[in-house]
Amino acid sequence: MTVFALVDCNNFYVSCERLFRPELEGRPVVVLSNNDGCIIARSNEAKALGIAMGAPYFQTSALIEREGVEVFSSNYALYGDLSQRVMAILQEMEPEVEIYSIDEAFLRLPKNAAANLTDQALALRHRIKQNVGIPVSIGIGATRTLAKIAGRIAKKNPAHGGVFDLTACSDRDRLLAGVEVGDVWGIGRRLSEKLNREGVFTALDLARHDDDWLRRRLSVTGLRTAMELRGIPCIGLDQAPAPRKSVICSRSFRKPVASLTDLREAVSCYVSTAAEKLREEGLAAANLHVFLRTSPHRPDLPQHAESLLVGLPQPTASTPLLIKAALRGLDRIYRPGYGYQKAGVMLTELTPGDRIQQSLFHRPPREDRAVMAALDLINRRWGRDTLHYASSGQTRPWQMSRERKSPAYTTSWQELPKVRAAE
DNA sequence: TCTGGGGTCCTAGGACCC
DNA sequence: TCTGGGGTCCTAGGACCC
Repeated sequence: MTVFALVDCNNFYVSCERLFRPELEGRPVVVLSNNDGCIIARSNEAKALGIAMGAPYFQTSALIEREGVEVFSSNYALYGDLSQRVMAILQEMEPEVEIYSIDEAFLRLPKNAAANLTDQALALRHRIKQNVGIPVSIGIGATRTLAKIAGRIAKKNPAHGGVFDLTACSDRDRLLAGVEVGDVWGIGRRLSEKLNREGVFTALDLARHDDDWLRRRLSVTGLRTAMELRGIPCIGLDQAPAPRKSVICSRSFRKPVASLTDLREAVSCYVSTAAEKLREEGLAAANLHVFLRTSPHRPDLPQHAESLLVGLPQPTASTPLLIKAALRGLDRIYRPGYGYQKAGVMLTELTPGDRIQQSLFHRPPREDRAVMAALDLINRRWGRDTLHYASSGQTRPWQMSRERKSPAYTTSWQELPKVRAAE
């Protein structure tokens, strides 16, 4: 028999920042989203001050100032690198690992009479803390959904030492009765409102509803969730994730952008990033969607949001071909007289780049793979954007702000932390 | 008055996750 | 003044096929 474990890095982005600023231990810290827009990670001390997840920074800045909360712009180079180090330890210690997100992984563990899963998890936790320095919580359950709940319990109650094993628990129903239905993995805000209206308030209420009702109201995904709560695994471990189906690159602008020239620069930039990711994974895209929108938070201003699908004559991962397609699309959806807040591109219909279906009717566009390979090599070696297409612009006044970003301590020679011995 | 059955594909919209 | 980004899955409805 096997069980699932969820390994979850505590307040991950904050923990990453603290690793190189240990004096921030015990102090309130938050990390902001791109463009310094929202709060997306909070230390326990910041949570205790009542700072909400996803709260707009500008609405919270008075409180943050008053309480002396330390603020960081997001630094994905740092978080990505530390994430890889945590995941590497898991993969080294455990045979069955699914990396679920930047700060979470599921494991499958054999459960037999001899195994003390709690001790095993505590050892894993200790090793991660020692070798990388990131604190994690580990929840163990018969299904992934139950492991998630166990992980919450491990995190919320320090008495457990960061590990909670729900399979060793005799009163599972009592625990499930203490979990709000909206805190169940797979039940979001909309569904929990709907369920509350139907008299379903806890994880236990959901688990006990009959299958027909669940299927009708919540579709198969909701039924699966309920079954998982009953201890019947419906979601396995996915160690080799399916190839991706899309690549998106979009950003909010520093301030509203009205000019087509600026939008064309921004879209060229986003296409370059997306195309690079495509090549990194050996893929090519047959479709490109380009979109732009004004700020939905400003209904007092004129609104315009539109997206357009541009089909490519044949799948490609060539930056210039994709830029051309995107700008053609952008020119069609752009309307003057609006202050746009965001634009982006999405690449879909992805196929392996070395097996491209040719078109019977179009001459294949000239596509210089060697140039793309050289471009990627140079940008990997000397930093992204060292070499870029002129259509992406030079000064980029629209580029997002990240005013409080910490150094890329672990991924840039120029930004290595400096250590001085006391005299 | 009475208008079939079975299937596929595509898209938009809604929901979720981190 | 200032509100993130990237991804997946499911369903309903329309268009089309024979």
